[in-house]
Amino acid sequence: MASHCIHIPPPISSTAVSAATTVLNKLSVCKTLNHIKQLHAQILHHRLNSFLCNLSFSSSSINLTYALSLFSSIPSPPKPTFFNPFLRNLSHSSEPKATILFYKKIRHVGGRLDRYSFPPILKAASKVSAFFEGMEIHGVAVKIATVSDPFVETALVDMYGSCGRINCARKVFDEMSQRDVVTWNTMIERYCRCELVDEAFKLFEEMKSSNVMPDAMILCNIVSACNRTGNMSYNRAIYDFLKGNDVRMDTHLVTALVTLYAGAGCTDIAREFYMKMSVRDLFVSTAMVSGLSKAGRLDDARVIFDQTGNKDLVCWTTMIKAYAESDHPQEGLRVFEELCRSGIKPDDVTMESVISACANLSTMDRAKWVHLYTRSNGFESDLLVNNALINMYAKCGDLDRARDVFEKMPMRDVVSWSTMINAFSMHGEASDALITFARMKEENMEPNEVTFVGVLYGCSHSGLVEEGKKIFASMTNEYSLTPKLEHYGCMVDLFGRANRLREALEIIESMPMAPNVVIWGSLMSACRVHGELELGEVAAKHILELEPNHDGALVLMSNIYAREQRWDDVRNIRRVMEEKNVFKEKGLSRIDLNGKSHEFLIGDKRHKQSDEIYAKLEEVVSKLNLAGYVPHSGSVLVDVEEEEKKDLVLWHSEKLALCFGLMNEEEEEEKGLCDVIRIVKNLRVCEDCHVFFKLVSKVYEREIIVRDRTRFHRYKDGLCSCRDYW
DNA sequence: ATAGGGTTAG
Repeated sequence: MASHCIHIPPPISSTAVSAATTVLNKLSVCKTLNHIKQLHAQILHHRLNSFLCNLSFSSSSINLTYALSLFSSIPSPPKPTFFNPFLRNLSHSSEPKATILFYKKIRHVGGRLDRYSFPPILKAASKVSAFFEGMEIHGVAVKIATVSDPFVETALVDMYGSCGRINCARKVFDEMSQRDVVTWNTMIERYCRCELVDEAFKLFEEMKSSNVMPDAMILCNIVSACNRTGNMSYNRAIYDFLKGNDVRMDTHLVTALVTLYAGAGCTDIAREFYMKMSVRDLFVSTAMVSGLSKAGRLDDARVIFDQTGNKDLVCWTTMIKAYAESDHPQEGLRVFEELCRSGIKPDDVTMESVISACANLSTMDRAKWVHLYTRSNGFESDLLVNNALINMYAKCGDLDRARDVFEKMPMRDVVSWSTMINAFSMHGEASDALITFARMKEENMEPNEVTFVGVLYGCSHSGLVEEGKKIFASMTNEYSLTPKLEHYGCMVDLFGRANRLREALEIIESMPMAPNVVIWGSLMSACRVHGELELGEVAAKHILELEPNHDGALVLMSNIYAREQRWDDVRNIRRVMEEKNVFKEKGLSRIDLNGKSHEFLIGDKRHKQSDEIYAKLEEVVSKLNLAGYVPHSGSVLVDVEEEEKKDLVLWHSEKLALCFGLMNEEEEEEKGLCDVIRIVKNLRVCEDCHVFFKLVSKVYEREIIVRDRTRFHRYKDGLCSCRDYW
């Protein structure tokens, strides 16, 4: 409205002009100076009034200065009816703080405020969280005796709540003589905003008892608070309430409900609410897509997505993210291509999901492609994008590129640091992880819970027990963070891997929360590695109590027995697994060559170069035998003949992938493409393959990077980056 | 003749 450089007074309304004309006509009959002064005051009043009326939405600082000077020039301060609408407009403007300035000016010139003045002033104080000014205004309101007004009191509740003084808010609320739906909502909303969902729900119940009917907005506040905090304890009650009462729903409430129930896995209830909307709102549809994806119903989500017309960027990104985070990164990239064709420009959140898809795909070709894309589309300094790139390169096994992105970032946040630390940890570079952690401290970047997971993970995977213990203790001592389940998990892992099983068990026993399947799994895995059969069984039994069909527990139990050659027990477990239809996930290894992926299962003969691959395997084995390699059959679970076992071990999928990689090395070398051999495996690398890969890296002078289920192994000159500790 | 809640999807 107003120019930034030259101030043009706003147009005077026609009523104000005629009023001013009337006043001016009176000028000729003025006899005394006092008469003229009075007249002047009236003119100013009219000028101010028309000015304030026209100022509706404009509140530039120049206008405010002008309004304030007009105010000062009026001998007798104007009545509240003059400035109350202006206060309201100011409080709704982008400069709510100006309302308080204006309020101070009114007080300064001795202007009278009434009960209509306070709600806007308090709203402004609420918006800028001005606690001390809010208290002062409260005091003035008491003096002017307007506090028993429900409008003023509701505004006070809102103001105190917004300033984080929830108890002050509650005090005003409790002392109110009458409360309507807006009052209840204000208090409930304030509880929700500070994540006190239990308090909010208590009030919701109280409200019903006092015969005030909750409306859609109140429910929406509670439901979205449940969504934000992950509090599922009211899901049932909310559903029952909506079934038993006729609440007029709007798209806001339905969106929140769909998010709540689909996110909790109750997709039928989510669909029920979704179907209630006759008009398909983009928010509701997107919530449905997101919720179904989170509940693992990706195909259902896709159906909704395809049915949604006029999709916006958020909707597209939701679908891409869903695929990226599940096992379908390829499909995510296809949706991204479709998005690009639709002419909508992706933003940083979209790119974050696309990069995450590439990370899960783990092919360097794709990784380089998406990096190039972000660079040529103006994302080179973007925080979100760069953080995602660090993670992607780390997951693709290229720690150097991950580090390069990190070092070149113009700004880093706690996520950048945590991601980089975690990248080092994944690659077994615990010393780099610790150096980075120390550097973070030097640069005054405050670590969070996620940072500590990364650091502790690094310690546990490199056997730095004492260091890990110190860092774990520093969480509470130095950083006043409360260790969560994941941190205890890292500690169990740390002690377990280091064969300090008693201490691992002590951690579990001292945890303030119930250990979950992952914690027991970590202990059990350590027991298997260190041959602690008895404790392993204890851990496995705990797991099977929590998840009777837990394949990992059954497999690890059979592993424990296999190691002890207790084949009867192995067969028993196998039988249970077959009965319950639980099967161990099959080992699958992938290698990329010239932009094509090649996958191998154990003993796989499906590849068209299969014969060459097995011939290469024989050649490699004979060369390794000269270097002292003896197949280690302990990694085989079932009771088979010794000779057969050796074959099974030799046919592990990663060995086939490796031979395929070696076979094609000459061809690649000619083209100058000779790079490290990169293999991605879905399970952990077995002991035999680990020795095998180390020797190949030496005998064939090749660097090999294997990503397994939990970490990276970088084989070079006969050694592995994990230092045989994994 | 002026006043109080304003949320929902990546």
